[in-house]
Amino acid sequence: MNYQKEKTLAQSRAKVIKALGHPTRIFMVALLSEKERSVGELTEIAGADVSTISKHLSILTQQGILTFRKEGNRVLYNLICPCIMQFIHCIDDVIYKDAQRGLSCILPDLKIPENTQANNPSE
Amino acid sequence: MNYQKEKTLAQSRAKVIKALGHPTRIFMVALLSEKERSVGELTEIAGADVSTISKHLSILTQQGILTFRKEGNRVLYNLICPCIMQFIHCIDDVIYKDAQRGLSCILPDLKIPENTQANNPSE
DNA sequence: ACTCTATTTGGCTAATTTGCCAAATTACCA
DNA sequence: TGGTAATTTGGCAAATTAGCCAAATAGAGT
Repeated sequence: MNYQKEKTLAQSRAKVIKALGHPTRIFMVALLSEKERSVGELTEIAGADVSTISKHLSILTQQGILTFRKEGNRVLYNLICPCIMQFIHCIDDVIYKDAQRGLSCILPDLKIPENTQANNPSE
Repeated sequence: MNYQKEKTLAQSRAKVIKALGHPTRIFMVALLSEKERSVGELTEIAGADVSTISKHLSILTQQGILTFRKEGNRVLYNLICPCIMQFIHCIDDVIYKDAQRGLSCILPDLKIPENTQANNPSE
């Protein structure tokens, strides 16, 4: 593994991931995975100021996650890369596995691999 | 689609994604996808203060992305969910598609779907 | 108990990110 | 040309995050 190259890659990757790492933004990505929507629709569903939504959309677009097209008055946004949903499922998997570990504290019989409970190495 | 439920999900998802959305953190995840490593090793490769690395690792662990085990003096970190690499490939796909669009400005003949060039709806 | 190495924690400042308001822009229509 | 709806931009205050130093903690060996 070429550390230097991997480090550079990490810079680019982090930018894209960071764009997705906001509740409202990942929510809108999920909404757009269903179908194209206008800023207005997204604003109403997400429930925030239009200007805020617009800025979120611009961040996602800058990172190559969304596209838009104009139709009359309105701007319609679209998901570019369908693999994003696969991405989301991977995240859900992490959340699910984490919940399992959480549960196992209450129901220890489920038996989970050791040292996977918490985050504090001291103890 | 149940917006309310999806909105709640978005909260959880964003936490995990945010944890991954930092150059050093996603770099370490890539490193750990190869093999288990100690804080010291990661610190040397990543090139930052140990305390900084330790905090990054704790963030990733809190979000259920990493585990650790202790061996003597050292703490060895591990990737929990192998699907994270799949996740990274998805991001790389976004980056790749974006680069293609960038190129196409220079080499317009490549022919790309319309309205996918930039991020500024005005114009 | 003392020392050495590895790692985590506290604390503090600097940098970045959010979200809202007000103002500007764009497209359409009368 | 004026008006209206949709969207973006500027700008600012509040909140969050990052990264470094110093100090604390943990494990092994002497």
